[in-house]
Amino acid sequence: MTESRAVGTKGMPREEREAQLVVAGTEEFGRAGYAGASMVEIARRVGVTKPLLYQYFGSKDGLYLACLHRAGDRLTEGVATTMAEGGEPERMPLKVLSAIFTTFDYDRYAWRLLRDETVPATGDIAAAAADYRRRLDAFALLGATQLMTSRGLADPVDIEAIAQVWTGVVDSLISWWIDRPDEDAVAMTARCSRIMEGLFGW
Amino acid sequence: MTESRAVGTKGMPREEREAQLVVAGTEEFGRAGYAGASMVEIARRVGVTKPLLYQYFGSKDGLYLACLHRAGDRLTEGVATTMAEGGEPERMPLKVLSAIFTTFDYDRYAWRLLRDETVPATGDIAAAAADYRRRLDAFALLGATQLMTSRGLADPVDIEAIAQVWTGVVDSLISWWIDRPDEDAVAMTARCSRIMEGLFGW
DNA sequence: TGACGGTAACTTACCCTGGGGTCACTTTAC
DNA sequence: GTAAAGTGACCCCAGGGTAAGTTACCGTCA
Repeated sequence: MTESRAVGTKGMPREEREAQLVVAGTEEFGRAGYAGASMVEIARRVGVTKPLLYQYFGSKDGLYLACLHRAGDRLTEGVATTMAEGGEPERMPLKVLSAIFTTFDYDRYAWRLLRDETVPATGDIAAAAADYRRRLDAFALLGATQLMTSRGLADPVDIEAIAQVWTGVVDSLISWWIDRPDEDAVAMTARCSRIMEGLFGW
Repeated sequence: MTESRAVGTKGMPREEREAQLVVAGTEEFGRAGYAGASMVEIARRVGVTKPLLYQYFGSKDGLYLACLHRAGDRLTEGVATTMAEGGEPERMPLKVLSAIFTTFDYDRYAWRLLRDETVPATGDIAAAAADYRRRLDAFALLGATQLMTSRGLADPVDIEAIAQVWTGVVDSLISWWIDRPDEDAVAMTARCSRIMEGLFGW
């Protein structure tokens, strides 16, 4: 009989349930930060209880790491591909933005996991997040260097600052985007293109 | 006698101690976020214990509000003054940055309190922070409107996006600055000026 | 000027809730 | 019948918050 009993299996394979939990975890961690997110809330979103979450991911850190790796791998991969294509320095920012928007159109909170400052300062999470950030910063640094060099500027500290500001720009664009679910990746890219053209002539 | 006993008054007037605690609180809240910050740690920084903190500020929210108001009032005041002076749209960003850097040269974490996403979603803190953000956003919106208008662009949604990106830029500049305590407000302003000139010709 | 009382500045030791984490158990699919 | 999917009920501790007590400063009065 299919009476809705609370206890017992619901017939969903582990792999699928895990994917659901990673999606829910990404949203919750992205929204509230590692410190502010609650495991029971993440389980509740999926219609499941905490022990199952722990059975599958071991710990809060385990779940966070799963979310982080999914987001980080997709992101670094997308950016690496775009950067490898090359092009004029002034066109790279828009191309990278387009790649990010496309990659995370249905997963907008993912970006925030890499930049969450509420994770414990030491441990696996901090190390993994720092590693992803390091890789992305390297791309940002490369892009900033190409851009500055093309204008005859070369102060390395300025370039560092620009690279960091760039990640902040991506950050705020994504925050803005999160609040406007109707705007898809294509529209978002077009908007950025229009703005860069208008403000900088890029 | 002045033997160092643990218990009993240390002779510091309430006003002075409160100021110390607000400074320590601002740093700790700014660093770890509302959710991640610990009251006992804030008290410990000042060489005092938790109950005193509670006697003076009532609750974690009370302390946070005190820190937030100090930061928010100084910030909105400084920006309002700068914006009131007026000038070419392209020069305003640098002028505002200069005001912010000068105001917070010895208090670099303060800015983050206004943008902390780990505060409870409802209640006094959320309301106060939202109010400060609203006021700052209004200035950003005004500046963005002037800038876009001077270039013949007027899409209001684009302008909103630019305003939000602007706050993100300030955010990341301050984060970068926090990691470089040797760079003072003047040097920071000069750096931003150089970069804007180089990248955008502003 | 010294004793003294009142109050402000502090602490120790405690309570209590929320949330991470676990154990033993139940049910359904195959 | 067995293994996988899933739960209720529990432990434990960090951290917010409090009660009650201790000490030093300071004004006042003889």
